[in-house]
Amino acid sequence: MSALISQVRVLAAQLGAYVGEVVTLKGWVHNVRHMGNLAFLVLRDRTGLVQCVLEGELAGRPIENESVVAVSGKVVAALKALGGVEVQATGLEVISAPSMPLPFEINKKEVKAGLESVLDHRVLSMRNPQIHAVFTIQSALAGGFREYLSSQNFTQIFTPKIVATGTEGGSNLFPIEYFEQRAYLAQSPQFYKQMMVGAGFERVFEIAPVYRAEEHNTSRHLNEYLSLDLEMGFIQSEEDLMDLETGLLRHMFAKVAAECAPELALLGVTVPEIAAIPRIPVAEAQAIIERKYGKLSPKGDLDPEGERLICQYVSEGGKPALVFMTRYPREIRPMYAMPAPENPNLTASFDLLFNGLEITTGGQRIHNAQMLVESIASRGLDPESFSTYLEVFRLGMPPHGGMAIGLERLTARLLGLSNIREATAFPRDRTRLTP
RNA sequence: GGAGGCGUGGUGUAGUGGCCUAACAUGCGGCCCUGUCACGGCCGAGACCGCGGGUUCGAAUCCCGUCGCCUCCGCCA
Repeated sequence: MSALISQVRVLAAQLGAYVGEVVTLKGWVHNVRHMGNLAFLVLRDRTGLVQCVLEGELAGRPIENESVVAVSGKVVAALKALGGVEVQATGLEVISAPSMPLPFEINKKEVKAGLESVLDHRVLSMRNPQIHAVFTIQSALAGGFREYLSSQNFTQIFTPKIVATGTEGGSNLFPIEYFEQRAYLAQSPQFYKQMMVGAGFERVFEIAPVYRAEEHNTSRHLNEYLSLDLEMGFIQSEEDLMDLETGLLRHMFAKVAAECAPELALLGVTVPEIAAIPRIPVAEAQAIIERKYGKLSPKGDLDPEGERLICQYVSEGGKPALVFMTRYPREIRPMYAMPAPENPNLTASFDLLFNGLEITTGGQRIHNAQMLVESIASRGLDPESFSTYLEVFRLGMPPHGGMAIGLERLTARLLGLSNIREATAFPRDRTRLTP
């Protein structure tokens, strides 16, 4: 084939270091502006956009948008071009041209297509720099999670997604055929991360998908989502977990701010700096919501409007809001939730709300085997069916607790996306199984 | 699972009983253009208005059904 393809590739963002040199760029054709015997081709690679100047015969060549091309030429400083440099093309090769019409334009600042089209043609829509930025930032968030927890001596674990039973009841499980047995997709790594704590790792985390068979159809639910899970042994109380999450989110946000400045600028987002996150017992939050906004809440909990209102309450002048809700009643928390020391009807658990949406549930867990058996039984469940889980508590288990952060929800709230699907590369919802 | 809303060229919208032989923007095709960067100019193709039925002299527009999508609620991360 051509000489162009074999040449060493230089990326768009590196061009500043090559002024005066001849380089080869490879990427997608973002846009071409024809001016007769002169044309400007904007090439896009994973690092960004760069303008290539085509003259004479090259300018006359038909080139479709989104073709994969190699362009070689001399790098010149050009104050008028984006990035301050452009490439004076001397060679152009189309490596792969699209063989179908593009369903919508992605070379505009904003993609003007409905969510359904955007998701139907995900490979195309994610090429748009603004949409692309969402996933670059999401990657940094996950990276920050791993980085911070590793710095705190957490071990990354990997637990099965095909399981025999659910963690908190069976109604929202996806059943699957496992040879001659009935199995389910894991709705949470809850039992396994506790078992890994008990296996002597003390501090563990996992980044993995979880599956919920809920037939909900909302802008904040997925049937498969990424759970940022952690579990920590030898805690004093759930306060240790909220302290940990505060430091964790501070690090994750700082990493995004430091590493994703161009992406944030593209989305017009400023990452909030996290100082202290207020901790409000649910009952108190309900009272505040009633007093300040005249709204009643469901028993022992907040509804979505209440979550938005309490965030509004703690937000100073419309700034991004983070708030822990604590002391949830026992009857609305799972059987493994540790009762609050001062009131056995409440739990040592918490949720974290971010800009009006629940992004974390966590808490201290029951570590005493007998207490756990009683808790299971008190909910009308059969302790026998939890025997493999219960074994870890019979072999010596430290006080412990943990939490789970919904990655897509965190991403969506941070970036102000209105639908969680926008923060999901290939979402699985009530009806969508493809792409 | 429940409630509400929407469905018009490839895409995004306007049109809410006759002026619709369906408009605008963008994209697409052709021609012109050597400094554009939302490039510009001229020309052209492209939708029987989701689907089925009904009301009416007349339906994109009103009614019923159906399918799809969106939003909200329950529930959750």
